[in-house]
Amino acid sequence: MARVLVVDDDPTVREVVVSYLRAHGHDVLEAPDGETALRAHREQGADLVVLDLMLPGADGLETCRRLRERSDVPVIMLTALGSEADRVVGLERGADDYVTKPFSPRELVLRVESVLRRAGEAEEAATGMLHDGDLVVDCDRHEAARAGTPLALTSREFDLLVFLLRHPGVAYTRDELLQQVWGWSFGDQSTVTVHVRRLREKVEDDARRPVRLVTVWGVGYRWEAA
Amino acid sequence: MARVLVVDDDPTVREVVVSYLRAHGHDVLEAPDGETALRAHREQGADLVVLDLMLPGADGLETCRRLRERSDVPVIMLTALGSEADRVVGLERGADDYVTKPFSPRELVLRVESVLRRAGEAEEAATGMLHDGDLVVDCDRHEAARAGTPLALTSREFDLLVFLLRHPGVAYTRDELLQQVWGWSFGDQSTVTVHVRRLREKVEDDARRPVRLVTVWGVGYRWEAA
DNA sequence: CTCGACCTTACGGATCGCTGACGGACGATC
DNA sequence: GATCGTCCGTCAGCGATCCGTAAGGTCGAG
Repeated sequence: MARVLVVDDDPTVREVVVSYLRAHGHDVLEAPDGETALRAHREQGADLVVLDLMLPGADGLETCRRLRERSDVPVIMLTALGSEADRVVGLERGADDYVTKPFSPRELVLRVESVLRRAGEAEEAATGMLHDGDLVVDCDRHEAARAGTPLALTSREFDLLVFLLRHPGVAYTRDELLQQVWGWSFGDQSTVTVHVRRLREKVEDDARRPVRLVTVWGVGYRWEAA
Repeated sequence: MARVLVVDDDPTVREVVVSYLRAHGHDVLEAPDGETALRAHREQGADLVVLDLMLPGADGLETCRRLRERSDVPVIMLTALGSEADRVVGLERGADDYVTKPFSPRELVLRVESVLRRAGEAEEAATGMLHDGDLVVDCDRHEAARAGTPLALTSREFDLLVFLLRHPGVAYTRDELLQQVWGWSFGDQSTVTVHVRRLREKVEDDARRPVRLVTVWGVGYRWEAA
């Protein structure tokens, strides 16, 4: 689902958190300290960072600051103390959420997913943009681009793409798409078929062998997130 | 059916509960105290924990809390007192159900199965997924996988599998399946036979000797939960 | 052993999705 | 107002896939 970087010097804590996040379908990176974390994020990227406040070398706050210099990746802080002061400091320094130790992994997973959801929505709301892999859709400008080069999408194609990008991984029947995108409660399903074909021509590398907008036989279509 | 961990310091109580649960087809682990229970759950895993409130060392509430740190396994509390206060405390601390001592083993078994059923439904509602052993079915994606590798199911096979997974352990006649899965009120029963065979080819290790989708002679078929 | 139930296999028809083409609608431009 | 271009929805043909049926073999119960 998303790539999460877990930074904690305690291997036990890391192990528990990592296994939990993996079980929930996330791609997880680990780091024992701030330096390693920064390098991992720079080299492999991360959609979210879970960061212990107390770290050997540069501490959590410093690491958070330096992470934010390079990217706007959301950060969840782990604080050993339940003190209000720490929370305030953490949030002021740019953490998106915080969890106090000892914490339940379940709660952490919930926070992670909540922050990811917020981040996705916030990004779309703030910039009016959706993206997936090398695909960028600007809802405000009503424009889409792939790997930097603009795509000449028609209005319908644009709407269809936006809807699919907002619901990645879910299979929709042609009737559902007709209803959700076209706003029709009945109609010719082949309308959808043809528009999917035309959209593929512009979005896929090889429209004959779709990778992102795949067909689910006997059902309909599904957007495959990169 | 499911793996249940029974935690009670009284060997007599354990023996009764364990034998009853075993008789109902469950796989049972035992532990006399909280520490042992935590270790057993960590090492062998459990689908449900039956936990005495009064335990030597860390008591039931503490053990429950620590169990929930590592996993979201459902918990049934055994409380010696019928007091409403204890019940409230237990439920607040995250127990999914409670049974007051003295209790009838039959009642406990009913509670266990009810909680397991609830847990399964809750998970499906939350994630849109069904699973059984190494089999995972994602209803949203309309995709199924076994041991991580996707299964190439046709639409009908998928529907059939989903229906069976939602009603594990229940034997259905071909006519019932024809009605429930195909939506027909009459039809050729051999249709079901053939689809069952094709599904077995993809779901069973050895389609000749089915283990999960077994035939009930003179009746029809039944899904055998892992 | 016998019979009925179940399994297995194969095949033709039906369904589904893809493709290319067409005409009408709409808007822009001149 | 006329012309042109673009976009849209429809349709028919085609290939691939899937589905249901039938026929023969196998297995289990009595």
